[in-house]
Amino acid sequence: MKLRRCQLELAARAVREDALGEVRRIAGVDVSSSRFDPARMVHAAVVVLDWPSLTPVARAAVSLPAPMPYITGLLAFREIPAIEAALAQLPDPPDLLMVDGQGIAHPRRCGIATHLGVVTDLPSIGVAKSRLVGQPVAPLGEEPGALVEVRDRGDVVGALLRSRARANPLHISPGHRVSLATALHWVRATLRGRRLPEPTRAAHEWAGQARRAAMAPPPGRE
DNA sequence: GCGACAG
DNA sequence: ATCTTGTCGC
Repeated sequence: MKLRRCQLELAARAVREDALGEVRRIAGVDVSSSRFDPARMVHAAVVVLDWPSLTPVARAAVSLPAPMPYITGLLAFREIPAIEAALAQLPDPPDLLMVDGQGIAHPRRCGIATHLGVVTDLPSIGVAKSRLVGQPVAPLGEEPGALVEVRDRGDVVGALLRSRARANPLHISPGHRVSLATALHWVRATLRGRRLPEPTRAAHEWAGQARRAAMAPPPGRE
C-alpha cells in the first residue's frame, strides 16, 4: 500500500525545531469511536483552551464514517479527515495542537500528531498513553515528575513522563514545529495535577459526548 | 516464523 | 478505542 510512502513524505516535511509564536490558545484533539457501532463512525473533537487560564474558548466536533479500520502505524488515516473538519469549524486557528497519539515516535516518524501538524502547518505535540516504538534510555523513576528520553533506532523520538504518582507514564513526542523540550514544557504546564494534560482531557470528554449524542436513540415521536 | 502493536 | 459504579488508598 502507498500510505506508508505518504507517511515518509510527510515526515520529511516535519519541522523538529521550535517554530511557533506566542502561545495563547492551545487545542486538545481527540477521537472517539465504538466497535459496536454498525455505521463505523469516528467522532473528532477539538477543544481550544486559553493560556494561562486554561479556560475553554472554542470547541468543535465532527462525526464521519471511518475511512478504514484501525491499523497499527496507520491511525492518522482513520482519524484525520474528521479532525480536519472539526478544526475548520473553529473561528480562529489555535497556536498549538495537543494530539492524543504519537508525534515522531512512530516507525516512519509520522504519528498522528506529526501528520496533523504538517497538513495543517500548525505546531503540534503528541501525547500518547502507551508505546508504539522506541525504548526508554533508562528505567523511569517512580516519583511524580520523573522523566526519561525514548530512543528508537538511534534517534531520540520522545520521552516518558510520570505526570502523576503511581500512574502509567505519558508518552510525549514532538509533532511539528516543536522541539521535545518545548513539548514537555507545554504538557507539564497544563497538567493541573492530573495524569493527562487539560487540553487532551477536555477533548477526550467532548469526543465522548459527541459519540454518545450521535449514537443516542432518535428523539421519541408522539 | 515469532513477537510487538498509538487509538 | 470501548464495556462501567462503587470502592480502596494516599
